[in-house]
Amino acid sequence: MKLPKVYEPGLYENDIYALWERSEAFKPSGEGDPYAIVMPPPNANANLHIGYELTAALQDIATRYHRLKGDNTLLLPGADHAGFETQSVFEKHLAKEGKSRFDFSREELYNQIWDFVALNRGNFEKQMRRMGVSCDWSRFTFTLDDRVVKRAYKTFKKMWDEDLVYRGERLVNFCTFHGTAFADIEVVHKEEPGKLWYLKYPLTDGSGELIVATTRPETMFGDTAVAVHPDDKRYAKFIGKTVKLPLSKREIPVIADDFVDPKFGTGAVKITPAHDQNDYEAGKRHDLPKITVISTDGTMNDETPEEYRGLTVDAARGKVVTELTEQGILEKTEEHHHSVGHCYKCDNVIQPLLRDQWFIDMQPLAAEAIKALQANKITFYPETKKDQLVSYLEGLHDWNISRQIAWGIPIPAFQNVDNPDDWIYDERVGEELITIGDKTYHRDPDVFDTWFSSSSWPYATLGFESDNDQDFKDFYPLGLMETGGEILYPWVSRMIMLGLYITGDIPFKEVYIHGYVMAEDGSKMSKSIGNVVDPLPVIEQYGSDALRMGIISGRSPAVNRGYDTRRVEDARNFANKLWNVARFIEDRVGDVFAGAATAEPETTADHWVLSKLQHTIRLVSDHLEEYRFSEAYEALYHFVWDDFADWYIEASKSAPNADLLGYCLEAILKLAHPFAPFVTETIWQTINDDDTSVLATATWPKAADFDNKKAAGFEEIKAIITESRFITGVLKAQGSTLYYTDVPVLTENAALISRMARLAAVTEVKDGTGLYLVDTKYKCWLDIDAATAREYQGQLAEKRTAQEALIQRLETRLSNKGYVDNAPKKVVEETRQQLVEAQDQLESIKTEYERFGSQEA
RNA sequence: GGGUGAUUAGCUCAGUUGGCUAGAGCAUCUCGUUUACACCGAGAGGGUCGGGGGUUCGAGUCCCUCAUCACCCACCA
Repeated sequence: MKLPKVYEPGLYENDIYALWERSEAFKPSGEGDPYAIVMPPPNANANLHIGYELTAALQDIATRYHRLKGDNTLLLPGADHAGFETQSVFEKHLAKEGKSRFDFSREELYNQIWDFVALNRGNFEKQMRRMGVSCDWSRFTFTLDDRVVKRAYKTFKKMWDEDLVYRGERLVNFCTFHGTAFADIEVVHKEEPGKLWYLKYPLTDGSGELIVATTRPETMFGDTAVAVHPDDKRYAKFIGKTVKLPLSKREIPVIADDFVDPKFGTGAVKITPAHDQNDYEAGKRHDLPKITVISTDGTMNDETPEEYRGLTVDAARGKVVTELTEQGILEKTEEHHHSVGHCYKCDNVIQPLLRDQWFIDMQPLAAEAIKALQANKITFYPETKKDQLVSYLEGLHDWNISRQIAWGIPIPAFQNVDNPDDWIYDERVGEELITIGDKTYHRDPDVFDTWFSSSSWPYATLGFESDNDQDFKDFYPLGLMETGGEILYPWVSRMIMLGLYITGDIPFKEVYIHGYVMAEDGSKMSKSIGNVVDPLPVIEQYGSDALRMGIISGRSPAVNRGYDTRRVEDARNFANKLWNVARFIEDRVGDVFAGAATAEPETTADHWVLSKLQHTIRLVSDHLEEYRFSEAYEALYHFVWDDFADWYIEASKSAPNADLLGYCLEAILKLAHPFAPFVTETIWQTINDDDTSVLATATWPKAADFDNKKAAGFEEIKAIITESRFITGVLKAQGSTLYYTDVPVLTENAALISRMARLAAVTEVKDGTGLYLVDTKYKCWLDIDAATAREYQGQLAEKRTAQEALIQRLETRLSNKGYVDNAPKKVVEETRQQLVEAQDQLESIKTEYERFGSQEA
């Protein structure tokens, strides 16, 4: 097959992916150890962004490497219903049509979103194919698939039976725009300028007043106490008395609680148990009533005076301040920076509101997870993430899993219509009312937090406790969980906790946390700024392999870095290099040879290239075993480009070893396949007439035998060529002749040296004349006349100075008794050896320098 | 308020447990169309490793301190 000069990925990529699917290359088939990755499922409803390319690339490189190694390898794909995310997208869609979620029942909304997702779905599957992800599509799992839902119910039931899940009225983080509660971890805290208002609360008995400081005066309608520190002498006499709450007629007690910081504000704080977490806790301790004054839509409710009802929180605040000012109750106002919780989606201020919700008692789960982590049962890349996770788990609060949205898995719980405290577990969530005996129960209208069901992802996808649990037996615990740092807490931690709780084993053995792909200038990518990079046009322009290699190159785990077009270009060039290496070799060897080529080194260069290949195989393997993707890529890149293309191919033009060229090409294609799956497979198909042979399921290369001494001999030849190139370059003396004394290896490689150094001839002599080479241990001269060579003296002088400095350093080191006595013997020996070599070389340089010096005289 | 990470060439970053003259890619400069590739080849220049102190025979690497930046966590009214 005649290959075109330039690799054009667009001509081959789709066919290659189809070939892989046709040949079922991505089904687990290895006989080695199991190695499975379950992909963090992308949102079924969204297009994949450039960050997903990084995830996909890292997982796919690991997967393809293990598959080639012969492991029983599985990359399992999926998609996320992304409950709240998707519903808010759908609500925007409704808003465009002038509708809102309130126009529909929960069932109607659910069905509409289902259709909406079905319509927009499928895009990401195409995109993942374009990215070359080698996942087994037959195992594709959607987070609303029956087995996932069933799994969530089983987990909930187990927790229900074991009293890990409870229903209770708690202060929850509520978004009044979206009308749902969130878990603590979903709230975004922002440091903001605000105000601290000082309000006078008069004592009921007229004995004076207390001044309280608050950032939220509008909640004063819900105040049920004023608290001071028990040791605060200023207020000791007030404790036990009552104050009259301004703007309402209620009297509230003054209590003592040591959570109060006497140094903050006035040291007296109003207590609003229904709208502040601290106050809620204090209220519990002192058995205070909880008065809710803000409703779920974010307006003041009927507990407030008539003129406030229906006002938004902000408006109410303004009105309260105005009124208090008029009544002389506002003592003063201060600027005050504080942290305020926001909805991560709409940025509205989160209101702490009292709600009945389902909570999971996290203590026992976290304790087990901490134990497993501290026993190092899971390896983290980078390892600092482990400690971060442990300290997160140590401070974990109970988890609110109720969400007031339609798009999700309904909670299988029903409430007795006659007895609000009577809740039962039942999976008949399709029905709103059920009857058991003479009791009627009403379904909980809420759905699970998406993270609750996806915490079971590692074993739910493998069919744990289902009719077909072979995958679970084969692949659990998973090999690797590869994901971004933003879901270390909300997802990775919970998978570990629930994995241990449900299966008794860790869900995965390794966790790799990648950094984010930032915009080219290093800032965050965001749709509103418009600096988002779409992966597909990049793939169109440069090829899928180029984007893959470009995006992983130079990246370390958990380090954010900007997207860099130059790296992608460079990777595109590398793909083209592979292509042209193949073109050259196919030209020499013929089309069909895969598997037939054997490694029988003949020339010095042959031995050398095999030594380099062996080294590279080991390097790439070692790096990939430890997930050093960028380093592995770099090792491959340098071998292919610098060693193989620039030296070996050039050398082979003088003495081609067709078999060995073919052998090396095969090895290179295999080594490069995880990084550049498309171009390597495309080439592979051109060197195989057997169309059942697929590179994706080939075997990782093994090193061939070679002679170390001969391999080292080629390093001398390289040195001679490099120095000759340098000298002839500086002196513009191309076409010189190289003389050398009796050295067989130079005789063998004379043609090669002549060609690569662009010399007229390489001739053996008894005694040479001209410019003596100093970088090789062999005796070689370039036949450059004295006058021209004198120009080279400057270069020699620099070289001599550098060499003398080096020798100075080495001698100082060796004359240091501390060094010789303390450093490892091996290191000292190396230094001695180095000194000897440096001195020899200095002698050569000196002799050469002085020779031209004397000729000059 | 706590915690973590970062600071190395013009740019983006490597540098594994302290040990050869600190590396890579891109960018820059010079030369070159030699029959795989100009998405190419040959060569060159460029860093007192953020500042200061310490440990050590030896520090980019370990310790202390200062500075700057980034991120995460946290219920200061």
